[in-house]
Amino acid sequence: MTASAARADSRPTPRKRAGNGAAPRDAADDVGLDALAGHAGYAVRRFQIWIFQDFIKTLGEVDIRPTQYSVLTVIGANPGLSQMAVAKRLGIERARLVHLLDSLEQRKLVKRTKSKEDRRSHALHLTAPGETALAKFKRLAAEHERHIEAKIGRENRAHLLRILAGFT
Amino acid sequence: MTASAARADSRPTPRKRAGNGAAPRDAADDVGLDALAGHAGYAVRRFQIWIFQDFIKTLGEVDIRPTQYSVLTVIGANPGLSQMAVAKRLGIERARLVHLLDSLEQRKLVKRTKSKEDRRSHALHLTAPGETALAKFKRLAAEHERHIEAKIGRENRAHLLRILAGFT
DNA sequence: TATTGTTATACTCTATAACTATA
DNA sequence: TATAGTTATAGAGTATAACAATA
Repeated sequence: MTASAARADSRPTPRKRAGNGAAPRDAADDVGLDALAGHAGYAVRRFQIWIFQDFIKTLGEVDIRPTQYSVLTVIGANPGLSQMAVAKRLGIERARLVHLLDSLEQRKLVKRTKSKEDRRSHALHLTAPGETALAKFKRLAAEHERHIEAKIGRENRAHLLRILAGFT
Repeated sequence: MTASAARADSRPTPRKRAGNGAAPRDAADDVGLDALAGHAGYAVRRFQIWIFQDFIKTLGEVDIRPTQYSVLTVIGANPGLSQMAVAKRLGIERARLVHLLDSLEQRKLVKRTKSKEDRRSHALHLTAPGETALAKFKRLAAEHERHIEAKIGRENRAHLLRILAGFT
């Protein structure tokens, strides 16, 4: 792909039967992406969908989804964090985090304790079973990460992490 | 970041006041990501969210969202395509594409015409105003792409496209 | 029987607004 | 007044299932 593929180009790239007002073209035809092929956002979105699907499948046996994993990991690494702090760090709406924590608390992985310093806020901690479970989740997540390496290559994955380090 | 950061590591990395059962830690503290920092999926997700927000903002004046743009671009480049073919090519559920096309058809950007070859399917085409509008959308999308270059660097963006070419 | 487009339902996620209890 | 947590609602987006028309 050339750099010019990323440019806006008002010329479409019609293919077979282009302009035939009545004939449908089915999936057996090769369907061109035109300008879309030059958009980083399109590739990133498709990649992200693939990653989430693999993560959900790989951690399916423990029923943990990407956002739940991120919340547990951050609480595990920063015991006593408030809900606002977790929400801000991970870019989750605080209203949504309430429901995420309700679910994790019902599963006895996390506990909310009233803060004595600021009685508006909750200090978040993993339970003992939560610590054990998170260790297993991390092993499965590492397995998922190896799937990514298998898909795009070890070097490319490492380079990707460097390129996107500013977004974490 | 070292390669080992991507490994599952059952040891959390507690920081200030770790283990203090009652003290909340607020956003002013530095909140560590632990294993999350080594997960490509986390960085890709945060990046993808940034990209979508910039795209929606940059194309806000024309009220076009990423999925709508992708549908218009593919129809423009492949006139006469069926709904199933568009859905498969872009990874959109066919049930969802129905609503997307309803909206684009109401805005007179796209038209559905009955196919004579297979009367179950619709052949999709841009209208004349749709062609004109898409040209403008592509100019704005190219501007959005320059925002990405400004954010991660020209070379990194190009490399990213090469790494993820298989997902388009 | 299978496929295309459609309708409908449910669940997830995002974005707000408003309420309460605290500060 | 402002903030933390909560509740509620609305709009996207995703995942299914079922149906009519057509193949």
